[in-house]
Amino acid sequence: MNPPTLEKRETVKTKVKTIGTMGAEVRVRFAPSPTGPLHIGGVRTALYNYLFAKGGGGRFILRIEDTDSQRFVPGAEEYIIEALSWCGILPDEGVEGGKVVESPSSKHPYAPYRQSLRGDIYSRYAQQLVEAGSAYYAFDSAEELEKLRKEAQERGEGFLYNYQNRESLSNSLSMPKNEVERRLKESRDWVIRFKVSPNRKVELYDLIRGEILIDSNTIDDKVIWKSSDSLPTYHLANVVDDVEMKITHVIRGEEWLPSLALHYLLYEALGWEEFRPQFAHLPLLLKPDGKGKLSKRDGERLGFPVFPLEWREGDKEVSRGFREDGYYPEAFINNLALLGWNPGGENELFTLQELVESFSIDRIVHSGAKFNVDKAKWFNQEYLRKRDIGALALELSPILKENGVDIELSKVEEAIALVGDRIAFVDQIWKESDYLFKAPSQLDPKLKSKVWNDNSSRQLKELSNIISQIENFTPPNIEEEIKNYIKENSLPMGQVMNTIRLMLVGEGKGISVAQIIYFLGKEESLSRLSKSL
RNA sequence: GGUCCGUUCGUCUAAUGGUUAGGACUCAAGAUUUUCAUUCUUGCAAUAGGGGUUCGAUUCCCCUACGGACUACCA
Repeated sequence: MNPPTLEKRETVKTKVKTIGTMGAEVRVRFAPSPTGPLHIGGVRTALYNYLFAKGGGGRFILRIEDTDSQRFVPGAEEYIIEALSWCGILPDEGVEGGKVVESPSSKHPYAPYRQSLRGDIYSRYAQQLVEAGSAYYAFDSAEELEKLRKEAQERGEGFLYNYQNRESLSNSLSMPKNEVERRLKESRDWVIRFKVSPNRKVELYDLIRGEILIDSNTIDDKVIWKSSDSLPTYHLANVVDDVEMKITHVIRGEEWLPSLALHYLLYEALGWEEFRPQFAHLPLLLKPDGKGKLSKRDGERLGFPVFPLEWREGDKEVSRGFREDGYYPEAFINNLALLGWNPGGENELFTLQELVESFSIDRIVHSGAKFNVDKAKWFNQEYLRKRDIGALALELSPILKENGVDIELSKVEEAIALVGDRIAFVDQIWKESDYLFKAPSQLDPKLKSKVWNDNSSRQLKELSNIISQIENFTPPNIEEEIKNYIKENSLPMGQVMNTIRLMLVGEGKGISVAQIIYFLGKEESLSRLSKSL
């Protein structure tokens, strides 16, 4: 069971492909913990798992890792499912009708997919490990351990519960049998620790990073099962479920890399080396400015969402979501996919299907990526431009309603066509086209002082006359008539045009004057022009 | 402190021993324009440092620096 010796990424790719075509179906899982909303790093992990599975004709499984009863947050599980669904990342297994599946069926053969419902399975294996001498009962109190950690820290060392001190701590290795039995019966305060054997060089293999060699003396005897809630910790639950659920590839965040050696040892102790999946540890998503990994607080601090959907904690705390901020899921996913992976060409725009087709683990980047909100906006702009005008009109309707505009859809579509390439988000359409639906309530004083003079009133009156008499009322004609007037009277073009704009728009923005007049129609245009008089 | 992972423009990245080190976002300038935008063109901008190996290193090796993760009866 030695890890393969592979130097080049090229070779790794071949290996991954081979496994996919050797008959064994690719099965990957995304295994979040329902302790709060999924953040974009988690979404990216789910996405990469999904892309890898779909690219190899495999299955993508959602498993809920709720073995920490203390940190469970109501609503988090539903949030995770809804967020993935918004992104178009639909699990093949583990969730049905928006709910995590709790009993086995042909489609969901390894149910339940919620770990808190699988307690018996883990305790059986935990027991097995103890009986085999690979694990032991430990009774040390939190206070005792805390004290030891503190002391170690004061000496400038780290505390490890391992071969060096396990004989002198309170556990089944150091106590007489009857004392152990008494304690097991009397309290719910004990745990099972994995017994790491000393002086071993554990050879790990990561699909992204290659070979890693770990000295077993640096690993500590992790708690794998706790009697307080009769549930395992991540390490055991993970290994057991990945094997039970026939997972072939574990694609997870880099924060797990330090415990990979422990996991290898666990597979070994359970006699499961041949079922051990392949591992790929993803680089982390980092804060856009300073240092460290992206966190919930960064979104608030920097003014952009870090969650796919809005999240409410009680009634007070609200965290923004990309969906609520007006991002399209396609744009969001596209952006995320390229944060830590890229297919090598110069194209940056990919549909989910195209991502599936081009994704490969060997092109995952090795270093962490800082999230950049400008780029995220750019992606959204690209997707908005590709969007059908009819769809945009529907998306804009609620905003129009909010602003008291009641107008037929065809007119809305016409307006969107005029301003469509100026915006990145639907709500910007309103900001860029409000003057097409509503007369300005006030005139920008800055523009006014720049363009308004003693002749302006007279000019507007004369222009109103001209406009009212245009028979072939089209933008080019309107423009020509206005320009003729300016020419005949030898007036400065910019000044006159901007005076008209001032009256129509109220400020120095917007599409061409002729286009505006055409869109508004004679009556409304003339009404706006006459307001100054 | 210890263990592990990483390091190419400000940011995301391409180039896996031979390129004027490429693209995208941002920014700047110019062109277009009646305004604001858009669009187009151009520009600014990087191989962390030091040693090797080699005819030749962004690329392979070592050291240093820096960054990150982990170091819970959390995942």
